[in-house]
Amino acid sequence: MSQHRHPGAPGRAGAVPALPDLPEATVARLPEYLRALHNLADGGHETVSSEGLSAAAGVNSAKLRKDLSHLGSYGTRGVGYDVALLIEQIEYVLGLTQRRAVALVGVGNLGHALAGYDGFASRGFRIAALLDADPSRVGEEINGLIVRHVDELPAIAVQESIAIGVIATPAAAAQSVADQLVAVGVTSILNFAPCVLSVPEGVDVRKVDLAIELQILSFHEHRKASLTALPGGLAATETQEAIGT
Amino acid sequence: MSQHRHPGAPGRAGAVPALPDLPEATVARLPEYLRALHNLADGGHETVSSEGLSAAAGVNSAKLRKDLSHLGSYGTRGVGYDVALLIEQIEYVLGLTQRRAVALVGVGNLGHALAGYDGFASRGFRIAALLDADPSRVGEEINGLIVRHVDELPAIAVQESIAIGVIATPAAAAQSVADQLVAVGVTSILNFAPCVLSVPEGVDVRKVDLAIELQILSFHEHRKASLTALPGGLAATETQEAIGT
DNA sequence: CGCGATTTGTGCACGTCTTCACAAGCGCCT
DNA sequence: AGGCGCTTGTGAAGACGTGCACAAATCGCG
Repeated sequence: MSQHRHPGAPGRAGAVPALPDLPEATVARLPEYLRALHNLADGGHETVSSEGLSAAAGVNSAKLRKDLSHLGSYGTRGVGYDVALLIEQIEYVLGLTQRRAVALVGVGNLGHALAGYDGFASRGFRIAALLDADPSRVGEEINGLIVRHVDELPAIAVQESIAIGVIATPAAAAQSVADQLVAVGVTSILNFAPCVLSVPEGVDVRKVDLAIELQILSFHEHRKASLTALPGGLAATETQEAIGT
Repeated sequence: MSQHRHPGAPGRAGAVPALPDLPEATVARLPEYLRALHNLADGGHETVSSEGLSAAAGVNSAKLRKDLSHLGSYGTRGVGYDVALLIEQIEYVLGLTQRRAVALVGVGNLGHALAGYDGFASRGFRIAALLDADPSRVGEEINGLIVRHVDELPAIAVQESIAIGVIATPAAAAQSVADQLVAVGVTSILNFAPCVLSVPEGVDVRKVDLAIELQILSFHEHRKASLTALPGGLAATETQEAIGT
């Protein structure tokens, strides 16, 4: 026994998978593992130890093992993890076996950059629509896509079966856009506008605020400065940290 | 007694403040509170209750009170918080009383957008330099700044007293850029490149990876889909969450 | 076949974060 | 002055996340 069976082994499209419900902290790290694994695969590695992979992903190796153990038992003691198999499993759990369609609303400064960002396409997403409320922006072509008016969202959502909405509008417009996205059935939103969105239960919102990241760094700068000024002497003790969950 | 004295009341530029060392989770939320407070101030509010502010910031009110209590006691029981005073305090703690100079390295797609993003200027930061390694990009003017070659970093760092480095290069170049930033004394780095940076102790790195955010949303989409397919019936239970600590 | 080297998977203890619930404090009204 | 309603600040409990340390499992070699 002990072939790798798993509740949701990929390939079985019909069966309902019963995804293990992972800790949020683990979910937030899986994409990082995935990226590291792709790098290893490109480098020709067939297996990798938890030590090796954790170094490549910038985390503690015990944490990595515990994270992976939540997915099932895909390692071999004494050997390590099969890179290809692990990629397959993580992509399955993250729901990346189907390429999800993304609608990007707001084609200003940031929207332009996002529309042209190839990291989306290369990691399982397809920007299916660019929308803006400003008529003077409608019709513009960015990276092979034509900007359409946000009022066309209902038609586009059905046609392209939009799974995720990205809001890159000014803060004042964000709530209204979110409402429109929710109205057409979008249940996942990535919000770049610096404001709090209120959405019904069942809708996931993640927020990215670039200025907030700088302000957090500013705090640590401030603290480091106040420490070096103190008798203690040497600076000290900060280490790398990433955006957590 | 009980005038609001505080170890590091703003205005006292000379004295060493002895910043309270706040929990990381609290630090990550302070900028959000600050944004909400500015909105309230613009709206003419002079005071706000923890209930009101927490709603505006999208958090639990008890959490908000505990966060603020770490800064000192700046509320009045039965009344609430003085908006202006609290803004002053949070800005002081975050080190925003001095406008920090930011160097942005990598003026590609994303770099362009960041260079033009006015949220930085409006929230206490000054983009002091745009750098790129590609000679064909050097000389270009973006938003009033000229792109200079990354080799000029040492001179610029001194001249502009750069406090924070932002890396918006391809992943392959990021580590090298980070090394250069560290070499000229930068101790805070915001990294948009999808890779792990290794930096000496004492240097803070925060990472923002746009594709990772989408992948996390994708997981929740996948899970929601697998739940609705199960006997249980109704979708359910997801609520808004933000990028955590 | 057995043994040792290696690496996974996990029990456990610890620390951090969250949330509830309430005493303490403040202002207003009578 | 006294009492009442409101809101802060915080103790305590529970949930969550982390990291150590080790048993269990596997491979390769003699």
